[in-house]
Amino acid sequence: MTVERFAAPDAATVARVVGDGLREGAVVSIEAECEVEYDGRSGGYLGPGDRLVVCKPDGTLLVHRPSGHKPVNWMPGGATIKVDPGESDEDAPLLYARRSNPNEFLRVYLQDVYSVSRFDATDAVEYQERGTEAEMHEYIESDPESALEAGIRIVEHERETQYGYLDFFAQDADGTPVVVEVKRRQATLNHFDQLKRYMDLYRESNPEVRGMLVAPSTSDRVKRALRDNDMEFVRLAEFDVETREASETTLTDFS
Amino acid sequence: MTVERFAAPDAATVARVVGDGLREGAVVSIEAECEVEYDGRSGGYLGPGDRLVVCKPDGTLLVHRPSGHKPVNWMPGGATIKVDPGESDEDAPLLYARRSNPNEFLRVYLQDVYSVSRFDATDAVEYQERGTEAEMHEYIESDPESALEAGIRIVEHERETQYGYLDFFAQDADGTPVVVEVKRRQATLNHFDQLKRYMDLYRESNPEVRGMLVAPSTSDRVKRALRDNDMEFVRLAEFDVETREASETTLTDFS
DNA sequence: CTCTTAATATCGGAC
DNA sequence: GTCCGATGTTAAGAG
Repeated sequence: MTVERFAAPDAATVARVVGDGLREGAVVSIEAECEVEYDGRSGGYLGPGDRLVVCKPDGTLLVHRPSGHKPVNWMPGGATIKVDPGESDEDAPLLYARRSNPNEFLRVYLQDVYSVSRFDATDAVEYQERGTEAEMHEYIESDPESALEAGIRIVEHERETQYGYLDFFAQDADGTPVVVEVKRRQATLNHFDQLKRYMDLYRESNPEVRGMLVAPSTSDRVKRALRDNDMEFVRLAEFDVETREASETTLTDFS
Repeated sequence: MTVERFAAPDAATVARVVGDGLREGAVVSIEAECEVEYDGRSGGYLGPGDRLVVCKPDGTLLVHRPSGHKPVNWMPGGATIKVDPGESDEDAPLLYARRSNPNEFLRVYLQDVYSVSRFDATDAVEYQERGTEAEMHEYIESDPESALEAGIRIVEHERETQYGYLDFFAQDADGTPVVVEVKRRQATLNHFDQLKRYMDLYRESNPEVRGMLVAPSTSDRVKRALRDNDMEFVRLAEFDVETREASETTLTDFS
């Protein structure tokens, strides 16, 4: 690892540090007054102001304002980043990122560069994640009777239908088919829609088929929509974030 | 504007620069070897490695690896960021971000800080965006006959129904009601679902009601779903990104 | 390549 | 505060 930092660099230095850095696999951060232009799926213009610009060797370009989680403008990984120092030292260096599919570009005019930093970062470990929907699927599959209802049996996981993929195809104690859609967070109207799409398909041939939306919680509107369409909401309290967490965070609290 | 940078700072300096900086409205960037722990809506652990950590005064915390558009871990704006220098200079300073609703936290153990930078950024201008769905709505509303079909008339925009908001409620040349759902990008199965949700509602009382999904393009599966449900796809080629852009980017190209 | 779905989605607007 | 829908969503996984 090394970090090399250049304060108030001229255009040629900016171009060199960014160009060499990205080519050699470093992350380059720039603190600068800049102007940004974007065109592609949408389009936009951001007038002059102070921003943090991050360039990654995979082609990622991020322009961050002093507030907000999301960059105001960006280019996802896979883009080509070029830097043009301009014709004279008076010119603002230009960062230009481009990609195809979709065809779009981003231009960052670096009008006043306060600082450029080259970070030769080594980061090889894998991120370990807990609490995905896949985990919830495993939980249901391992013990469907306690997760969903007595007597239920999973017939198929991720079944492909004419209209998309459903999470579980099951059978209840009476042998009636059950379509199960699982959400790890509060289920929304769109999730109800998704389940209904599969239901409409199966009900054509068998009006008895049941539909279950499984989630830690949902809104009243969704519950009514389910009821009106003879479908069911199954609450999986074990996966409710608010409930689950309160206890854990108390133990590990910090002040 | 000012940028102040500290190379290889000790724990006390890290704590001071981050604490003072955030309190006084600056953006603080840290290049460091660190370890990250997250728990909340999901949970995760990221072992030691070199990352760029960005702290914003609104409570945003971002941990960026050397590749990828999205931060590997983060806390959205509104969180409280604290920094603990540890008990001795040997200890790793700890960045701790927390928020409620949902209740979650992020811990960044800064095991080896290569550089800390405080950026007192001034950024007041507004971002100007083009090509939003709202623009597409205006386009349709201003001339529904050329956008959708001859004789059609918009009755209501953003009508609230029992199951949500629909984009346009219209009437065709014969006076038949038309439910219109607009997407500025390629329409997906979920968008079909959304339209169908409204359709089901209106068809109960009037089986003649028509449904239109308006978008620059869509997949065959969506087209079939629409056909099977007696709904229509209206292609708005004017908003097709791939088509529109080819010409523009040629003019403004850069190499 | 496209299509389909998940995501710690985030964000903003309406109520 | 909750709910609802747009987003330049991005990213992963299957075909």
